[in-house]
Amino acid sequence: MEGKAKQILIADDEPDILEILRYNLEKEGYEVHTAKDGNEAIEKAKQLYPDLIILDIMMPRKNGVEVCQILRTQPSFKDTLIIFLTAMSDESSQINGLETGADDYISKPISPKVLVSRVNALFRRVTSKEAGKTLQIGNISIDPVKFLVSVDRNEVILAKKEFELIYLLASKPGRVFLRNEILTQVWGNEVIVGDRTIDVHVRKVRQKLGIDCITTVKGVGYKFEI
Amino acid sequence: MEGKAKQILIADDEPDILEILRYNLEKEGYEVHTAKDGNEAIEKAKQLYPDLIILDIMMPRKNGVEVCQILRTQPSFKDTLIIFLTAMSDESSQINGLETGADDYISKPISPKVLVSRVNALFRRVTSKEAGKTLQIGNISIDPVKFLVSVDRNEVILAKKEFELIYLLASKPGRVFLRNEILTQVWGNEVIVGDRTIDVHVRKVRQKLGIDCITTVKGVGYKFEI
DNA sequence: CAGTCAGTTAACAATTAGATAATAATACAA
DNA sequence: TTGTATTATTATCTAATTGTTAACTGACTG
Repeated sequence: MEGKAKQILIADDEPDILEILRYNLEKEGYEVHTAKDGNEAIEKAKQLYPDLIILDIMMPRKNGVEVCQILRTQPSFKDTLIIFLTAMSDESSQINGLETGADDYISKPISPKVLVSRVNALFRRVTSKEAGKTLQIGNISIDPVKFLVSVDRNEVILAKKEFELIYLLASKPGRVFLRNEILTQVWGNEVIVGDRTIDVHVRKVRQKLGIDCITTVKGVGYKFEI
Repeated sequence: MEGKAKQILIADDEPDILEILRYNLEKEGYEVHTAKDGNEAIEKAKQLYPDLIILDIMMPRKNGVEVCQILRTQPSFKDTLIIFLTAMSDESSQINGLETGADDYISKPISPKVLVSRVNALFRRVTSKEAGKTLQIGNISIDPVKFLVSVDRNEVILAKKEFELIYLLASKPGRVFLRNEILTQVWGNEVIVGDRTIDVHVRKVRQKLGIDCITTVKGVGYKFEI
């Protein structure tokens, strides 16, 4: 159905909290990873690139706000969701949190229900935003709403499949998409097409765009790369 | 589907049980091998290096616990998943089993549903932690998502087999991989290739990376080491 | 000093993707 | 609906890369 389970990284120094969160989020189908202090959180974040990071404000070895600030300086974490967890429910810390770049804020004591629904809501908000978002990578912009690709402001007209292909690849620049993956994402699960079909489409896109932004990884697949 | 099917080795002296397990696990997409006693289990394990071994406790020619202990003494099987299968559902044997180094424990009579979900859960637990994460060892980083190896920030382009080889070795730095093991992990256990094939690939990787991070252990295998 | 084992190299075989053209499917306008 | 243009797929051939083998070499071991 819809891809893989979302990855959530939780950082808190209290093992009990960690376990409660893990239990409730795994029950919802999320994949949960944990860290027990700020430094570990940063380390694991860089390994996993989770979809959501839940940070306790009060933690040893870098508090939540610091972790958030550090991560946000890196472009890879610009769009990662971050939720703060805190015992302080006063206004000031809340504002502080959001200004630091967090996307939401949950105060302790945590109600599992609240937690889960906030997390779900956040993902809903983003994925609906994400789908149909104009991608901008270097001098290439890909607008799925207008169905338009531009290279250096010059509009290029692509056919449907060509567009879907480049949009998929460009949605995660650098990441290699296996031929199989491309097939199921662009062509659909049931459809069976010949081996050369992908190549031909890749070729057309390359030709039309004029620049080489699709890299072949022999025996594996293709990736978008400027 | 992604990558190769997980290999499961089942050892039980009752052919009926063997067949029930095989049927249900193959339906789930696993590749199933069987053994009918302890010695055969050990033998096949060393041939196949399966991802999971399901051992009946009560077996002729070495029982499950013995097999587990023997395998666990070898570094190659340190991280192999092992599930015990037993008719004794009493606490003591359960604890005993887990202390011997098993990862889970299923008691007879076996419900296919329980079996499958336990097996799936076990794999989820491990692969989610393990799979697809960027390895960072010293100045070398190996990113299987981008299919990219960097040495001191310089990207090195490796062919598929070369990449799989270095990724395997680097997944457990310092640990020696037997030639046999490398063959089954990288080439798959049906494929038969000549003796020099591994060497040639090792050589290419060494050459391309420029630094010497693959150490030869004569008469045994190779290990990743900076 | 023979025997084993891995390193090296080059040749070859096999796999894989690029190119191109032809055909099929689809969309769309008259 | 029919005809035309566009898009999608397939087939075939070719180029390139990747993988494997074989033969030789050198190092180390007992």
